Order: sequence, then structure tokens, then C-alpha cells
Amino acid sequence: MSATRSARERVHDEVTGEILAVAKAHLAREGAAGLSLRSIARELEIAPSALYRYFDSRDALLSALIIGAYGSLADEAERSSQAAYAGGGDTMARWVAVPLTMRAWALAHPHEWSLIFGSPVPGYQAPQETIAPYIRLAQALVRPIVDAHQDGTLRPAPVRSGADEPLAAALQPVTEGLLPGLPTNAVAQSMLAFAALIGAISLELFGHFHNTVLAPELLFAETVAQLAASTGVCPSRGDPPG
Amino acid sequence: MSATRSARERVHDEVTGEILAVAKAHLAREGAAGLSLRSIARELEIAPSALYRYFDSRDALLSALIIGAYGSLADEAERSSQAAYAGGGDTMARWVAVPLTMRAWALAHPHEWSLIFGSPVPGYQAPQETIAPYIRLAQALVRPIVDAHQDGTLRPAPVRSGADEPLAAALQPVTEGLLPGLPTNAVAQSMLAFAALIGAISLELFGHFHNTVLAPELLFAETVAQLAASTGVCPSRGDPPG
DNA sequence: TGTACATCAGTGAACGCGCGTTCACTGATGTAC
DNA sequence: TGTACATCAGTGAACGCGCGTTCACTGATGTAC
Repeated sequence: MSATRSARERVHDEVTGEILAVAKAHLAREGAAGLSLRSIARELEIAPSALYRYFDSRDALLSALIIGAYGSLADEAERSSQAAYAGGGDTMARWVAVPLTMRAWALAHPHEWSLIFGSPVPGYQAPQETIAPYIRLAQALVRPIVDAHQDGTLRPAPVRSGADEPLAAALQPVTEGLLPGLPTNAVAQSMLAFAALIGAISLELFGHFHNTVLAPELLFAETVAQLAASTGVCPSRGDPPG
Repeated sequence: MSATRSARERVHDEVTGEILAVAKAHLAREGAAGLSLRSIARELEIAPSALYRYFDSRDALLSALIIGAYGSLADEAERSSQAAYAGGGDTMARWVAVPLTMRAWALAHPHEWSLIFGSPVPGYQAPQETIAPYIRLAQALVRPIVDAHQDGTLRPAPVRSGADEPLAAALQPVTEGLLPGLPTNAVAQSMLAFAALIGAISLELFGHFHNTVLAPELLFAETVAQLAASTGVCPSRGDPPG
């Protein structure tokens, strides 16, 4: 009964997986706009209408792809974070792990990166299931910052002297959910780091470094190192003595 | 002769402008993927085939829009940079001008921002005419950095101690074309600043700050201030005394 | 100033295309007694 | 173990749609003598 019912279910899930795999391949070839149920059905040698047993509509399939992309990125980020913590490296090694993984994932899955951080598909509302993996990614990224704060070793570059209540209020959800107890300028520095990473990866991926930055991986490594210094997770290596 | 010939040409240019205006409006409504010659023709109350007197193909029209977007952004950036320099403000005012203008332009023209910094249209090669305005934008942005370097007041946060020849080589086109004479780490800091600005604006524009950063304009202002400190154009305001 | 000709703008019909989605259906797989 | 019935997967034809692009054409605008 329950065993046989799940037999059918298992087949259903398997086919759903095959459809998603083909859809991912098409996404990589044509981009989100070119994703078509008919072409997926063609590749699977199936009638287009059969797909409606698995997805309610094209939008539902796209949603599944988006959610999958978020999940995949978050998984990788968590995996590499845990490896860095388990590996016994220093703070810099821990800080560097997630950004490098993000870039590697982006290069391996450019269209899925676009789905997450590129221009939104017009007239399409991002599904709610997207929030949880987004938070997992962010938490993996900022964990060294939170740790440094708890250790009392966090040294963010001070910029605002004080009297920035409005900014503190604007960042309240981030502070509360992600960086509890950190001073506002440190939260802002963390947001800057996130924006810089997303920007650096997107610029490279979208072709803006062509003929301009000849070795993006070197610039990215330097960028991550500089962000370690400005967020205050690691002391800057080249500080003048004195 | 030359006068009458340019009479026809003038009408041609005018109609071209009207087509581009309608196309821009459609772009703002539907995004790049939804841009269609037929719908533009419909709005202009013209046969679709008539458009081929003005543009060779849909791609040619899209190219014109992209080039226009780059030009518009670069124009605004230069305008605000020049205003800041003419206005007699301090270095911070000069540094802040272009980033704020970029953000304002992005908010006013979200789909044109996507055209430039969003996911590239698949199977579409960006036109060469895009390079010149890109450089104009970059030059307007980094002008305060170049000035500070020439004045000897540039204080970029040091990160790499030395022995970074490969990075210097990778950044050679940027250094030569945009930041001549600046040390490698300052060039890298400038690239970081650019990436952070693009990232911050894109994240806001693409909806990633929804329910998270409640007042993006405050965070952006803080981000720009922090970048002033880390690039070294302006001393950080809150430095501890001593 | 007037006429023959070339150039250009715009028309309207047609081409072939691929798309998402619906619907009535066939047949196989599982369920209940 | 056997039979009647329900559930589900997948078919194939059809719907109506909008698209980019081509082509032969009409008529107006400009050109040359």
C-alpha cells in the first residue's frame, strides 16, 4: 500500500528529475528566455502535453529551476565553509572559502547565476522558497565575521562616527537575522563585501572584463583579500610597521 | 542639393528617433526579451515592414538601444562629475557625485541598466560602439582617485606587500588606460569599488533588498563613503585619534 | 518653369515558425473486495 | 488468486497566438536637364 504507492511516486520523482536535468541543459544553452516546454519534450521524445503531469505550467518549471539554483549554490557554499572550518586553516582561509566557491559555482553554472543575480525575468515573481537558501548562503559567507566579532578580534574600518540611527534602522533586518550584535558600520561593511563579490563575479561572467582584466581569478583573489581587511575579519597583511 | 538631401535625411532621423522612443518605452514595460518589431509598429500605426527602412533587423534595433543606454549613462556621469568639480565642493563631494548619479540613473531606467549590467541576451554579441561610453563612465568615476594620486594624497589601504607581478600584468590594460601610474593595489581597490557599486545598485534594482535593506539609499551612501576610505581618496572620518 | 526619371517611404499580404495550453482519448498500473 | 474499478501517464490533434522577415506594389518626394 504505502510501499506500492511510493513506487509510483518514485517513478514520478525520477521523471521529474529527468525533466529538470534537460531543462537545465537547455537553460545553459539558450538562457531563461529561450526555455520552452516543447523543446524539452522534443528532447525527451515525449508529447509536450505529457509535461503537464509534472509541472503546471512553464512558469512552474522555471520556478523549480530557480529554487534548484539557489539550493545548489547554498549547498556548495555551506559545504566549502564547513570544509574550511574542519580543515584547521587560519581565519583568512575560512574567509576566502565561500567567495571562491561562489565564483567557481558561477563559472560552472553561468545561466543559473543569471537566474539568481541577473536581471529578473519580467512579469515573473520570484518564489518564496528562495529565501531560505539565500539566507544559508549569506550565513556561510559571514560566519567568519560573526566569529571574529565574538572573539573580539573584529576590526572594521570605521567610517561613520555616530549619529547614524536611520542607517541602523534600515539595516535592522540584516543585523538581527545575520549579524546579531554587530555595530552598524560593520554590518554595512559586510553588505559592501557581499555587493562587491556579486558585482565582481557578475562583471566577469557577463563579459565586462574582456580585454580589460586579463586574469580575473587574480583580481578576484585580491578583492577577497581586500574585503577581509575592510570588513575587519583579518588584519591587513601589508600594514606599515609602527 | 546638399540642403534638400539633408531634408530627407532629417525626416529619416526624426522617425528613427520616434521608433527608438517607442522601443525604449516597450523595453521599460516588457524587458529586452519582449521587445518586438510588430508591437512597435502597432503603436506607431505603421506596417511592420516599414521599420526595415530604419533598422536592418530586430537585433540592429536592440543594438541601437544598448548603445543609447551606454551613451545616456556616460553622459549623466560626466555631467555630474563636471558639476561637482565646478561646484567647488571638497574631495568627498567629487567622489560621491558619479556613484549617486549612477544609482539615480539606474532607478530611472531599470531596463536600460539591465541591458548594460544585467545578464547578457543569449546569442547576442555586444556592439563595439559600447566601449567608448564605458570608458567615459569609468573615467568620470575614477577622476578623484587619479587627482588624489597626482596630489600625493592618495592613501589606499595596503593589502599585498609586494611580489604581485602577475596581478599587475593582469590589470595592465586598466592601469594604462584609466589609472596611469597608480600602484597595483590602488588599481585593484578601484576595481573593487566599481564592482561594489555595480553590485549594490544591481542588488537593489533586481529586488534583493526587499524586506532586507529598508532604506537602500542610506546603505548606498554609506557604501560610497566606505569606498572613499578604502580607495584612499578621502581620509576616513571616524578614525580613532592618535 | 516644366518634364522625365530615380529614389525613397510606406503598404498589405504572405511565408514559415515555435510557442503554451487544452482536450478527449488509450492503455497500463495499482486498489479493493 | 481473480475480477471490477479507479488512478495515473502519456498520446496526438487542435486552439489561437505573435513573431521576424520577404516581396511586389503604390505614391510621394527629390533630381537633372
